[in-house]
Amino acid sequence: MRERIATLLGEPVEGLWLGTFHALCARMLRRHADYVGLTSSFTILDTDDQLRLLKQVVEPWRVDVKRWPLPGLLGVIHRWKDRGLTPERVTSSEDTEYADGNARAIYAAYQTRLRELNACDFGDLMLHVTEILRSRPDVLEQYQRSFRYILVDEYQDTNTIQYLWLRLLAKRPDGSSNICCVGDDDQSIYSWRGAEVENILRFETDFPGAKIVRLERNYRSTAQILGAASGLIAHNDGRLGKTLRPGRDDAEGEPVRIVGVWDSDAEARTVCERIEAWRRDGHALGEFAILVRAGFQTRAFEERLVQTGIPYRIVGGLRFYERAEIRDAMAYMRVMHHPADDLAFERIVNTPKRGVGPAALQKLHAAARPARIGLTQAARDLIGGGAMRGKTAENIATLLDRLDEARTLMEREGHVVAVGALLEESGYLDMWRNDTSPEAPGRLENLKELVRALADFGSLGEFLEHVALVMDAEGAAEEARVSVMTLHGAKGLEFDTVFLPGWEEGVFPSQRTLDEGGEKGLEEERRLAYVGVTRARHRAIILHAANRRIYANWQESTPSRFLDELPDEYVEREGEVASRQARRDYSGYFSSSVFSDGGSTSLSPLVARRRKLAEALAAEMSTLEIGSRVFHQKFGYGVVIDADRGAAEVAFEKSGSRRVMASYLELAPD
DNA sequence: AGCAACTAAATTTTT
DNA sequence: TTTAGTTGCT
Repeated sequence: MRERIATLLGEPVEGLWLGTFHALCARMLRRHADYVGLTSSFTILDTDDQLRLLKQVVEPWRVDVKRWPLPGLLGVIHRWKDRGLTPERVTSSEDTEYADGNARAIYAAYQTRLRELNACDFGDLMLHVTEILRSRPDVLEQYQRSFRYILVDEYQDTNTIQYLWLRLLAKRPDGSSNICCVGDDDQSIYSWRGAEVENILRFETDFPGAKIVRLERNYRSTAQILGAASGLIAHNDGRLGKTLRPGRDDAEGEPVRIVGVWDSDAEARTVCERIEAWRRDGHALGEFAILVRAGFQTRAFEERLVQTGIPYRIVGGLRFYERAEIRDAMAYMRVMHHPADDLAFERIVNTPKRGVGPAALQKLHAAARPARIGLTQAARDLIGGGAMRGKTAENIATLLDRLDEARTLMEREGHVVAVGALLEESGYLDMWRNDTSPEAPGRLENLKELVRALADFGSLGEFLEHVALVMDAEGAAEEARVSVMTLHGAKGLEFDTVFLPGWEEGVFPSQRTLDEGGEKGLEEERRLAYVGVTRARHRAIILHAANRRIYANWQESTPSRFLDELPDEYVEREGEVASRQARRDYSGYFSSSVFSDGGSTSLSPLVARRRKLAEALAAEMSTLEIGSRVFHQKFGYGVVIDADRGAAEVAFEKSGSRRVMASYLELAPD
């Protein structure tokens, strides 16, 4: 973005603050952290850390987590934060049933713990800074003076706290303001994150004298695509309303295609076949995107793309920084950077195994809590004072030494070398080298990649900040690859040809949104559909499958209602007959019990019981012979050395001999 | 403390 | 189908 602006201006951009709300707030909060009881080196916790922390906090309330799952509670807290509510500001009428009405108290305790850890979650970045701007007129004035112009993109996606923050900064005491917001109410797709479309509607009253400019010309898409998208979105009530006109008078373009297929595999196959065909005609792969409603849908496409040998990139799928090995390595770096990062310390202290179990951790906590010191410090004290001894103490001491060494090394050799050394010397890399599972080599590769990425940053601190805010590892950007991503991820992007699979009731619109959000939810899904279709410059191909596998079993699915809402004149339908035909041809293919009652997913209890029995019998009868080659989910291939009724001694190729349950083994071909 | 076996639950969407 | 969390054995 910075580069694009520089190009447009014809000169380098200096001094401009450019970033997401969260990134800008992080920058501000580092400057003024002390006003809210933090230091400038505070850590930004990701969802995983937040949950682990909440789990600890919630302990005294003895919350029934079966009934009130913690992620839900975290959601409640986040929604309060999105609305600018600190624990004190949550009125009793705002309090929910959640956690037996203790949510507000737990929220307060959670905030206290965060402060003790010198940490923030995402919501805090906005919340703390807004609190500072509210309570410190001097700080506010300083920013008001330095930001003479403010420009906000995707304004329809701002939530209450972001709105408050903006208004504080944009509205000067003399009443003047200089703010420019760009947005489209039809593209509001983040209400679940607290976004308020009303912010757009209120804009004129909030900033009197602001000029409204309507952009109704779309320079991206063909007339046919715009016609289809407009017809679809017209089904929503309560829009600001606009008529999109094509910005180009070139060819009308092709109609939006709707393709019906048999199942999700056929869907992936069809998409890949068409991409291949276009590719042969000389189209670059970067022109294509596959946009799905939810992350799980990417899998079928990924498999097929790999098979076909089409280069692709999955944007925001299983994200790089969310993988276990990367998170472990990051935790090592965090402790190195900031020894008092207790959550990170907890993660690494027993990874690799150092004989530090729950009991030892308990001991550390017991020492750290009353003394108000970090776990690392507590460990030093306990070991130094002889209160902790034996193998466990020795191992922890070694770990602490390695961390110290890494810090010294960083001074001399820089952060890249230091981190590499820490991962090596702590035994973390060896842990994966000794791992016999098939994923281990890939994980080592990822770790290498991570250390390589470190070099792009000036310091360890910069790197950690970057990762905390954008959980994605951006690979080489504009390569010739097909993009696979969620509809949410595609907002603001455009492609020549867009594939929109999975337009089926329950998938898109998503059942969950419908259940939770009712009519409002449906409208948001429809806006998401609108966003999807309008990502296309020339061609949009929508697909729907007649059958989809959900968890274990196949489920018949109905074409999405959105398909009927697309105006006929801009749409061409194909394959619906084919899929009906296929259904007849295959009707005996799946066990009849699944489909017999018109698409219900559950097997009848009788059938289920019979199936269980059959499985049990099969297990009993399959006597494993000594010498037969077997496969185990976890240990891989091996040969049976000894066997009795339920269990067998197996010599595994990679992990030696073990005694395992026979039912976990399957016969492998020699 | 560590591992294997069992169980229950799960798929939105993201800064 | 897969995985996270719990139990029970060594």
